[in-house]
Amino acid sequence: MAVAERYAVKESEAHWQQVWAERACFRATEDPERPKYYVLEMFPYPSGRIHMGHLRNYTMGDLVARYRRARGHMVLHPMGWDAFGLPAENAAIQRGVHPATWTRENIAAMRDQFKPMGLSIDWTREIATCEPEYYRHEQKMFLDFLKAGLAYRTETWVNWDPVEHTVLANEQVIDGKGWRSGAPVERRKLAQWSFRITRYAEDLLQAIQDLDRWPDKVRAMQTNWIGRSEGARVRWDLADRDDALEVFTTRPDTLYGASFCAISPNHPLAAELARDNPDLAAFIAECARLGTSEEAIETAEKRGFDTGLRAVHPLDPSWTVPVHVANFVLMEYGTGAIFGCPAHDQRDFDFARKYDLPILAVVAPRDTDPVAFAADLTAGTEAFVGDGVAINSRFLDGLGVADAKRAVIERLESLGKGEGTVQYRLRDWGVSRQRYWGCPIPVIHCPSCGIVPVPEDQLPVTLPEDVTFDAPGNPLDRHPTWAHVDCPTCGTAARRETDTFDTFVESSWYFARFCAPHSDTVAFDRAAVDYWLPVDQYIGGVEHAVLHLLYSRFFMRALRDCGYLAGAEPFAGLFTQGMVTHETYQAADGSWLEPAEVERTDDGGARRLSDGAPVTVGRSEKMSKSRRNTVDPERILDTYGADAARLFIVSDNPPDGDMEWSDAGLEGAWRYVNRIWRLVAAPPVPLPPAGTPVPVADLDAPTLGLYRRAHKTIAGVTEDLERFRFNTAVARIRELTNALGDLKADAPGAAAVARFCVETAVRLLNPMVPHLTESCWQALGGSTILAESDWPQADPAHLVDDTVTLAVQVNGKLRGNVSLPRDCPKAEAEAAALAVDNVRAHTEGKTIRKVVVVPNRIVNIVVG
RNA sequence: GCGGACGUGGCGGAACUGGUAGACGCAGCGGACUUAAAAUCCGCUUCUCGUUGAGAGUGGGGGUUCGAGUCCCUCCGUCCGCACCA
Repeated sequence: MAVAERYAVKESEAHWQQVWAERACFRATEDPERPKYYVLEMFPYPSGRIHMGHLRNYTMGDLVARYRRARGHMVLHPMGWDAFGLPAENAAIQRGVHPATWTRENIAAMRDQFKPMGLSIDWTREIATCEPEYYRHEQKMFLDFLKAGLAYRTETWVNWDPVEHTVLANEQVIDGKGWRSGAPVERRKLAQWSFRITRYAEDLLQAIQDLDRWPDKVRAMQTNWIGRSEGARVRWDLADRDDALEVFTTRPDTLYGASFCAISPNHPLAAELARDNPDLAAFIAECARLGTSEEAIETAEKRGFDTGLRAVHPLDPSWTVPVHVANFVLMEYGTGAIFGCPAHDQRDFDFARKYDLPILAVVAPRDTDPVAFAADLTAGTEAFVGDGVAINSRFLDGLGVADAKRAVIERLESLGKGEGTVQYRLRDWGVSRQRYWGCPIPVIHCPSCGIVPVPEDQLPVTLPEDVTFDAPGNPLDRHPTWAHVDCPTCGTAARRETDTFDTFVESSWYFARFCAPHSDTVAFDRAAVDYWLPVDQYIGGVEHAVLHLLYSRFFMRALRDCGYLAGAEPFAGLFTQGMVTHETYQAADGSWLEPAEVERTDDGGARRLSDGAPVTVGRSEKMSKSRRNTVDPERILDTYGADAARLFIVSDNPPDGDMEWSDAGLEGAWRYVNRIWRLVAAPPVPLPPAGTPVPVADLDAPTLGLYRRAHKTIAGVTEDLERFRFNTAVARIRELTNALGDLKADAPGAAAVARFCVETAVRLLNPMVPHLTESCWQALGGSTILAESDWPQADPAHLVDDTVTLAVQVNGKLRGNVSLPRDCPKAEAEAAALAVDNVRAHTEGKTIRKVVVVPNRIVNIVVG
């Protein structure tokens, strides 16, 4: 092969990356006259190594960014580092390296690994959340939240990891155990800083409806997480006591079916009663031991302890029910107390069976005999939770469930015994972490003034560098001087808050900071933020569907209400990409082998490269260190170059699904990269100079067909990219280049058409394989570079053909084809269809009952 | 249990609002080029029977329709999220 025909990947990719950098092609600038487009991938944690998930994530984002730039948008596509967090402290403990050093070195290493991908990122906007220039603004926000009542300190039950010596977020507790330590998590009551996310519960919920460019799946998950339920709070006076029990219910219509009340083992009343009742205290202790792991809940039976107290029915003072402490009542939801209506709630039913409590049906399905229904239900094992009409319910009898709810609430309100209310599952966000490597919470605890915010002119509160990790717990707590300060208000000796923020706080506003990352006086330059926000396309893993995305939505609202910015929704469009998976390999002794250690054999098996020992091929799973089925992106980029990797990533399967990484697939992409280059360097037809017009009128039918195919490809690819269908976009371009093989070189205008097709393919492929296509474009004699060029335009006149092929069916079965002028009259199509030989064979001797003609598509002849 | 997504060749996957199922790629088979190999190019590749052709076919069953992968009912199965949420 001639030298000119071989594509020099390394030289090409390095060259174009340098050209783009020199020309500052990807520097984001604001131009109010032009449409903007903000593309953002979820920023990475600087672990020090990029992985395949990064490669996939940033390839997709880059594709979108390059496409939008070509479409004439002012594009913002920045990169930063989610740089606080536990791994840095673990590295400090294990290897004695300071978290700051470890993090900064990792950032440098990962930046070096990202650069060869050829991403169209504005690197001048790079931020790292661990730097004081970044987190100082977060501290100011916190002070403003404090003033606005959006941040507060309270004693809450937390998940405490006894090994890590810190609080864990709910998502860090897996099956009741710490996600890193594996130690059973303890429930502890601690004074914690919390953000009042519940203030926006209704707004966060309602606004989900307008997030029409978010996946339905994520919208559903957020909706469920917020967990709105309408119902009533009902007060049950306690007999022989001065106080009352407040319960929450979604079924106030079943109040006349109540047979007990139950309170959580963590309910204050339970604690009070337990003081004089050792048996109850023992019961409560046992409930706590049972824990909250999934299988514990699954298998635990309903258990209760009768307190001996009686609660007075709110609608009938002569009616009392027993009050139990029950293991299935959660303190965290509602009021921590319920009334039990066994007939219409399965849990209450099970409980009533066990403790022999009455089961009285108060709702019956319409059109059933209430007496018989009630008898069946009482005798059976299942509660009735469906819709119906009230029975055995005095003034409610005959009302439907919805009407009965309204009527009861009205009665309760008039009696002062309760009121209609809305309950949310969502809880406030506890943000305190007993950790060093996080943003310091800027408050001071003063023995005489209490909690005193750090004055704004003293921000930022920076982390001390001289810390030790030789003992468990928070190094800030042990630091000899850092925490000891004078109270800003009264001047007496006081102590800094030593907790730091949950790292989800930094990621809740970084997207806004990217709009003007270097403004040091304010967190957000209003003009820049108003121009760029919201993010038009956010891309990341679905694992953040609830927490990060919900926290960010909360933060935008809180920042808006504190006067920082105007919008409420951070991400107008969201795309959740799937995981990267790979086959797993196990040696005979069960140990896992890396893909690089294994070779596939022709019979479909595999063997170890080192000694030829047989290897068991397991199913494809998410790449993980434990199964050793990871592939190192750095090596891929080094061997095949960025373009082949990028092409494989976007062409293999739909981007929202899991992608199976395979060497064969990558090599297929690599072959295509080289094929495209050959198309330019050694075209099937000598190409005329750039700008040679296509002599459309002179083209014969096949050549015109190819020319039109190129226009259709432009239209199709454009549509596919708009809809995130990268795989079909690539397939269309491959079809075009395949079709080029059928071009007759000596046909009139063939060379000009060939040039048009090659140019089109190159331009359409640019967002996927930017380096290769720049080289191609240059070789084709392009006067610009593609990174600064416009997206091709399809000519609508060439999107339709003059001649169309119609399928001909007889009784719905395909029997032939006919070629006809586009939009020809139905009668003509019918006649042509009936004339097809094979059609005649199937209609001969039969009566034609009906002929269906769908113009330009199909003719169906119905015979009988 | 609740909510969501989904089920198409050996594999990943195409198929616009019902209109020629299997685009494109991977793997496989055959051929060309080559002393040979690699690379490249061309052809075949859902299954069954076969010469043209025919029959079957989108998880199973049923329905609507001239026509169903697509719509409806029902059953089976897979994946994801939440879960004693009152």
